[in-house]
Amino acid sequence: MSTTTDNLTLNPTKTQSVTVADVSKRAGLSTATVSRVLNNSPLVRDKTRERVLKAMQELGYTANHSARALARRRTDTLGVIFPGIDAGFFSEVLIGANQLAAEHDLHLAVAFARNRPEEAQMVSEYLYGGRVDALILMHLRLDDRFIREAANGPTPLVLIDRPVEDARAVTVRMNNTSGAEQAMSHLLEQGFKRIAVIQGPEGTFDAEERWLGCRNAAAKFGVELDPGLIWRGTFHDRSGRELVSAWLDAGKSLPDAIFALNDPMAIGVLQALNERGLSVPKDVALVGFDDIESARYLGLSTVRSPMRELGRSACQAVIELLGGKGKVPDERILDTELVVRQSTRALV
Amino acid sequence: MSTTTDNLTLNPTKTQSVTVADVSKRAGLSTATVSRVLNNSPLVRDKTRERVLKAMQELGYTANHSARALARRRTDTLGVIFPGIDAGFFSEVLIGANQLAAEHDLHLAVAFARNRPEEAQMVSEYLYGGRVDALILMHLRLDDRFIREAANGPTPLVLIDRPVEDARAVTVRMNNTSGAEQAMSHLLEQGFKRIAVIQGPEGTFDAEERWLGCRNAAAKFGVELDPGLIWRGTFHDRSGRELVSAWLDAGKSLPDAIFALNDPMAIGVLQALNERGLSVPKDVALVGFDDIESARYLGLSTVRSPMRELGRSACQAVIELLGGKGKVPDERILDTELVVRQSTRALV
DNA sequence: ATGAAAGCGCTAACAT
DNA sequence: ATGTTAGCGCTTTCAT
Repeated sequence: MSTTTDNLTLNPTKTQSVTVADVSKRAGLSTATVSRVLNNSPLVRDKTRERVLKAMQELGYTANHSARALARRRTDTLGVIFPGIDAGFFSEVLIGANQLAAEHDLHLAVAFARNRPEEAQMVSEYLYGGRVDALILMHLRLDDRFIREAANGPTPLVLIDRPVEDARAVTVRMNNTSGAEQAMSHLLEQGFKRIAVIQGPEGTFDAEERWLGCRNAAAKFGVELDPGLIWRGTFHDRSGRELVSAWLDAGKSLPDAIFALNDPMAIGVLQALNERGLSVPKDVALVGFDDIESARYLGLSTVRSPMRELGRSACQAVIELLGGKGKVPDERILDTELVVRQSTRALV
Repeated sequence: MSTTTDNLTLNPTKTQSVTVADVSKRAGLSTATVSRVLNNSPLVRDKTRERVLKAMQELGYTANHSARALARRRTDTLGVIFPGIDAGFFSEVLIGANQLAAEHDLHLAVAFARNRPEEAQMVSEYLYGGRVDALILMHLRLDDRFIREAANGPTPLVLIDRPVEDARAVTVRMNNTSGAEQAMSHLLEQGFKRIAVIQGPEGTFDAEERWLGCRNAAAKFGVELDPGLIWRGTFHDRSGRELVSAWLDAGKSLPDAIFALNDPMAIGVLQALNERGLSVPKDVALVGFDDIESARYLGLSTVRSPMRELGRSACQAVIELLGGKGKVPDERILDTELVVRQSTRALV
């Protein structure tokens, strides 16, 4: 066994084991040359490069990230900050962002904020602390004024969610409106007349956009939405369940179809129906929005939110910004996709 | 408008706007004092502290992360590396880790590796590059030799998954065996005799542990598992579906109950049954493992994997290691929890 | 093509 | 309680 102590943390010489200086000594060259090799500079003879690489190999050298970042003034790291949201959502965005980031040798610093002040604080720290080269921000609850200010800092900012007027930031979002329109049109095309809509919480950007899409579709088909069938939900499964339960308990008859503006609420509806021995699409057709994993398992027709693409696209924007390749479009709107499953399939 | 260019990336003076030097000048003090304030040193007069804080405020100072990290030899950042796994899993672990990390002012650097070499490469970079103070690693497909070596580096390592013999690393994992035993016992207690088990892929640590739990339960109840009812699955929903479909297509009769060693396979079973107009628990009882979100929606009885706690616990271990509070237990095994839903509930 | 040396922004002895 | 100064490990002019 070695003579070092058992406690992993007790490291008397806390200084990094192998440095450029060590490598340069070993190779009989200067630190500048070593650095050049590290950075793939073309100004090193092949022979010299070999010597350096060999020395690195032998000493087990790995460059110190902080030192490089300090000297180069870049971290090769992207910040990604999420509000405290559904795992199902952020994880997909993260996967997407990471795909592209990895291809460009960028690392991801991820943070979740649980409340607004904490979120604002994190954003500031990331933007001004030189911790990251750019920040991808999902800013559900940060106000526009703050965002505008943040966007004026030294660090490029990419927003995922809603656009902020006059902010020097790129926005990546999805077309909620056309997505809802797709779903609604799908129902109308199938010949459903009495269609109920379970809205999202009032004042939420996505919810409002989706609701607009519903009205657009209705207008396009020249139908009138029954105000009694416009229900206010919360985006949680409970609300879908409770709305339908209450409706049925009141002895009212089911509509032909229900469009819940997100999947959890649609699943809530499904549960309420199941409890009463009712089924989909026999007793009522059902569409959700987002295409969360469970939607597939449950055969729920829905509109796929391009979450992974949102992450990719945000990362793509960052890369372009950092590359400084001239103008970067300041808004990218990704399309949704209608996914038809059993819950709206005409019966045989 | 300002006179600066529109391109966010063109910043001629790329050097950080406000530094400790600026603050110290503004406050009429030395950089050392400013640094002390930054680090909450008790050796500053309140009055002085005020002055420094005021100067920082006025100048809009934010400490540079890389510079601090370089000087202090710590990053206040934890690395978390996942193999390319299910979003449902890593997101929960991440949430758990983040909860604790945030409480201790630690940041998270997250990386996903898509193949083994990439993963090993990342691990090395994180461990030796001084990018993080400690690394939480889910090492599904890294071999033991590599892990042992990695654990001997300068950076504390916490493993999530399976233990590695003789590695100087803390392992956090869950009790797959007792979890499967719980599920199996539950079925046996309900009086089910012919019980089928859908195993996971051969040689996978979790799968093997869970299978052991099945046998333990059988032994405890003094029953013999029918070898014809031990099916080999892949941990994907398709395999559950196909196994049951094939079974039924072959004209064989359903067992009393089916225990799929993870939820996706159980859901696959559910789909195969639904397609044939069979239902749960009427025609067969069903239990899964993991308690993914869909399990709740589908009323699937299952064993809850403590994923979030896994993240928390790993982070807890890291914090203890970094704190250097003496011995840190080198293994933490978290308990699972049986969740009984409709799929095994006796019918009325 | 390679080397010497001056930083990058902050911290931590060591002085006072 | 505050200041001076020498690093932390790497990059980058500027020489040669």
